[in-house]
Amino acid sequence: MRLEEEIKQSKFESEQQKAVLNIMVTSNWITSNQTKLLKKFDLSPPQYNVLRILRGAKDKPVMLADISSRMLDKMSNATRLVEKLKQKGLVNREQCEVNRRQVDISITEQGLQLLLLIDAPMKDMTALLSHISTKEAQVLNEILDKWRK
Amino acid sequence: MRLEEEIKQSKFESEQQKAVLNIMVTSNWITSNQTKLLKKFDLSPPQYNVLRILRGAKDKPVMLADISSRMLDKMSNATRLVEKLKQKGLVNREQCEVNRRQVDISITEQGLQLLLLIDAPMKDMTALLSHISTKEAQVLNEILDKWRK
DNA sequence: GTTTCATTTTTGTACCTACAACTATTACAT
DNA sequence: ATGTAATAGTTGTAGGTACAAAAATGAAAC
Repeated sequence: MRLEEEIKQSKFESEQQKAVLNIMVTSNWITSNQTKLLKKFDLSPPQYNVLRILRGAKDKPVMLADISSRMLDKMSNATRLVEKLKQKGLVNREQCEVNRRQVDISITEQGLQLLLLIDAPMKDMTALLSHISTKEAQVLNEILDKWRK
Repeated sequence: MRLEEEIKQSKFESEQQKAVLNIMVTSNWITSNQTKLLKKFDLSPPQYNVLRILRGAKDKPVMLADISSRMLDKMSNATRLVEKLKQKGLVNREQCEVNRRQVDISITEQGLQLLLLIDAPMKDMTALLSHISTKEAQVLNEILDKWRK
């Protein structure tokens, strides 16, 4: 849907200002689709994000600060997110013995199994959402990287 | 910053998948900058959004459902947002006499004054954030509109 | 060894969001 | 006029987010 219809605003001060709104509308749109899919597995998008980070670490335990820094939303509260995941049996958390300030998090077998279930539908959805060509996606990525300086 | 550094992930399955993440990271980045600016005026981004919608309506009172449909995030809870703004004296709300199901919202003089204070710094920030040319912004907008089909 | 500072995590508060259930009002069919 | 459906808004619950203050631990200086 065109941006003008989406937020019922007909004129913008500049193409740049319009692009700012367009980015935010598109991001919300992607998130809401992902949220719907993940809800079937009783996960929120940040919870799913944490699980994927842990899977990516391949057995190496990861401390909370690392999780935060890899998340899309840097400022989110890793402590409470991980607590939710632990209650579902999807992650382990234990104090690091060499540095007892750290808390080491790792994904459980059950967590890995859940991710496996989600992989295919999530891939399908991303493909479905990306009605743009590889070339267009490249252009988009270049402009966005430049944008954030 | 390049996306790879931003979320410390080195490879992506496709340019499209990378674009999905890029959109979300860029959106979070814009929002966090706006949040910082608005905080000086004791407003949250959705609250600011509501005030601008009301100013755009030019005296015509707006019902809650209209506010929701014009917001970036459609599903947000207009009732409670408007309540916060009312407590600050920035909006009026009264039951519509012809259709008592409706609640008509309008911006107060105090609300208009506050928006005037914010206009200049917000415009400056948007300009500062948009390190991209008008042409690039146009390309971005075209791809994003196409993306959301 | 004690003080001081930095690191890592936890906790409290206030706000926002999604969704579903609920109330009140209006419109419509008969 | 009555029952039914549609519209508009409110409220409860469970999650997420931002920020600041605090606690625990470790490192460094002296």
